[in-house]
Amino acid sequence: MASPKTVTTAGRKAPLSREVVLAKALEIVDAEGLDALTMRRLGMELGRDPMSLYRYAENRAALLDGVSELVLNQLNIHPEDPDWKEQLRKIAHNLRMLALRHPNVVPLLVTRPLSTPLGLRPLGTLRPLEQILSLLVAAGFEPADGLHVYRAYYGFLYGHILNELQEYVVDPEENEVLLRLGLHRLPAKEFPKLRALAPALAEYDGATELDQGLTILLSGLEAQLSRQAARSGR
Amino acid sequence: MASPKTVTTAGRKAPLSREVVLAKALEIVDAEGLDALTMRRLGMELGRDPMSLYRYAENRAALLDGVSELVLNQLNIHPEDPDWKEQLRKIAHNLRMLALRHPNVVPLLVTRPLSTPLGLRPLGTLRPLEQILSLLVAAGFEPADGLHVYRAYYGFLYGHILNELQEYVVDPEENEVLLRLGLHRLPAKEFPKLRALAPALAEYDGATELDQGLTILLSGLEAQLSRQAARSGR
DNA sequence: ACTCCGTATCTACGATGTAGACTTTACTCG
DNA sequence: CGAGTAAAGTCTACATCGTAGATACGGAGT
Repeated sequence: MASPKTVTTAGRKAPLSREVVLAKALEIVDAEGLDALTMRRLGMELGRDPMSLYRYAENRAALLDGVSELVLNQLNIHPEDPDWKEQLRKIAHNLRMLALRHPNVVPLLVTRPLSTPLGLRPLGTLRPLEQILSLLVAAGFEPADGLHVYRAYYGFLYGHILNELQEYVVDPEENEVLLRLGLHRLPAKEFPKLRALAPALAEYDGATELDQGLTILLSGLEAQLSRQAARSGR
Repeated sequence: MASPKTVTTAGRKAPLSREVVLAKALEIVDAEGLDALTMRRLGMELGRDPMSLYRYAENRAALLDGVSELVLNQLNIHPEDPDWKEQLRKIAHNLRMLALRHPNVVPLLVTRPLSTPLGLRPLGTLRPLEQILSLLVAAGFEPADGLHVYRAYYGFLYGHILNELQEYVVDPEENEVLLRLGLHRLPAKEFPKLRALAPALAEYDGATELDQGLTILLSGLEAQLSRQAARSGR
């Protein structure tokens, strides 16, 4: 397992690998946003010619997919958890935390699949779907019902994350709420309600908001499905 | 109202305006996607120098914001509807239809707000928020509660739309389900559940799925809030 | 007739993704 | 030990993009 590659004197030319490349890419995106991640920049950061990157990602789009994958791989799911609702809750909070830790990656997570058909996506991004299906089937759902639950759940979860990130703050230093959110720019006659809500907007507690939504949704789904199951046989 | 500008012989130099520019931009995006919308292309399409566009949008980002706005303006909301749940349902279906009609714009709707603080967004994109808040307050909610309802509702709605668009089909001509979704590429051992669900995935009925989710969410929200109201006085 | 100003155009620059030819490196086999 | 090979890395070059800045145009007001 010890790689005798790092020979040339003092790690002068450490060997580079897909993992290293993607990790550095994520680092750049986290620090400076998606636009900062150019091939030239990434090459420089790694001390290599930009063109060398094409050994590890077919093109820039593939590189971005790799970054998505890298983040989603940090989400771990336990498909054997007997308490499916609790497991879904944990997954939701974990994903939320991931999103908060890598906000600049979220547009990728949300946007890339829109231009890539299901079957052609990076496997890492499909794994959560497969695992959640497993979880639900193990919990006794018909596969097709599991799919419906998954959709409602994952849709809500992504929606929440987008919502929460969207409300993020302009200038945390500013202590006048209206200003902190930039709301002072809005014409007061057209947006009375929004402006009045400045304080409420400022103290958004994403975790509990997510949790309450999940409670509603999950128990609702459970009820709906047991009703269906009772009606159609068994 | 009759503009005497269209003088030079036969509409040779029709006057150009923000509306015309944005409409053509949307047309390009709808037909060929976001990447096809370059300043040069849009200029060409309008028979004008690309640089003239900068009179009507400060830069490309602002142009994209304009396109978002143009689409969202087509969503009309009736804040005085006495039946708030029914109104929210209508809005949801309208937005869904808009998204299906302009799928290439959806990434904009979802992504641009992430990099623009609330107060600095194009007013057109904030109007739905204001109007839905109005609707909820008119229906008897405390403003702060209305905000919570809005968040859960809009989050779910956006999530659903993303979900639905993501599942769209590779090649509708192909009549083998596995192939139509590109699922044949997935390793069978790692993704058994997903592959088995190919038929179910293929006959996704977005409208009813959205509707069922809304039913659950809205009645859940209503229940939760009336409980809260009862507890905290009156 | 002359100025002025909103509008449109022209030219030019720096940055980006990436194709294609070339060079370097590390390792294998006779 | 030396020739050969395949992979990894580099160099050069190009088309395309957003847009800054200078310039031209054309009708309204004096």
